[in-house]
Amino acid sequence: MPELPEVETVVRGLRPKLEGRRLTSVVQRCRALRFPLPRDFANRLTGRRVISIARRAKYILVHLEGEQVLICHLGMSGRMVVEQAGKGPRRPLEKHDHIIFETDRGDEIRFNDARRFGMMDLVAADQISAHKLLKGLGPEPLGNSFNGPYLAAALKGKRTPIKAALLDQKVVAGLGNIYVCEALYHAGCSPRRQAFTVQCGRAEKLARSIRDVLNRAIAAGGSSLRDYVQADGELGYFQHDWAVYGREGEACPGCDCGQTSGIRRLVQSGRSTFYCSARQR
DNA sequence: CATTGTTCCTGTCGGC
DNA sequence: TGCCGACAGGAACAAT
Repeated sequence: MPELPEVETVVRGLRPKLEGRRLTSVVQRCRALRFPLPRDFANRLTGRRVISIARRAKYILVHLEGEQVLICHLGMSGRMVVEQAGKGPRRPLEKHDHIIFETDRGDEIRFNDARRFGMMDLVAADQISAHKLLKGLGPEPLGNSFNGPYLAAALKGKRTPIKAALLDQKVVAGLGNIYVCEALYHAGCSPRRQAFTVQCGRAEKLARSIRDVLNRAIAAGGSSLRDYVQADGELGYFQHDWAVYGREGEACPGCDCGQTSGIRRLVQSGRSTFYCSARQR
């Protein structure tokens, strides 16, 4: 499912297709995604030029002329499928192609989301920071303000496992289940450890692991998991670099504990956690 | 207030 | 082969 690196990959893929382009047609084919789409959604987008595309946490922010911003979240099965102009006949629309954008270059971008956990909203630019979905978000893990001291302060007093704390978008914005598992593994930090005990050196190491794993995933073009497709139709490759996620029963790649324990799975607040008990303390 | 549990949705997969 | 239940998961919301 799209976490920060996948969303970043989608944003980078969409930029050359959308930035500077006018939306000549927008078609809405369902009433609601995760939430009902705003009234007049397609009409309010049609004819507008795209100024720029940015990412905040797992949200895609499409800045449009007229001081409007299209906020998109891919949920867990959302994809942006590009049908390029001049590449022969377009494929027929699929069942879960919910929103269809067409540009003045003739490209078509289809938002497809089988599970409809995705969401879209259209708001005035000056309301972005106050938007319900965005206002509570913590810092960007790849931004300047995210570091060991920040993380230690954010975790101080948190009586919850570190796994759950890192999934909390108020602590740090953009991590999901996969990259939390991976970052904890690389930091040698047990997913069960109480968050408030991650201080000083541990927090430093964890912050660095989070940044490293995200940067590596972005460099690999995001991870592909079943229904995730990169914006340009190519698949990301980072899933091959997962150390622990989805690898229950396999040997731990980073230490020689493989024979005795290997990678285990446990369920924390309803989510699978993959970890190596020998390496993560 | 802090934290945990539930819910939304549908495709996929394992077991019988 | 076909059916059925379990599972996947982001984030809002409800419950504790």
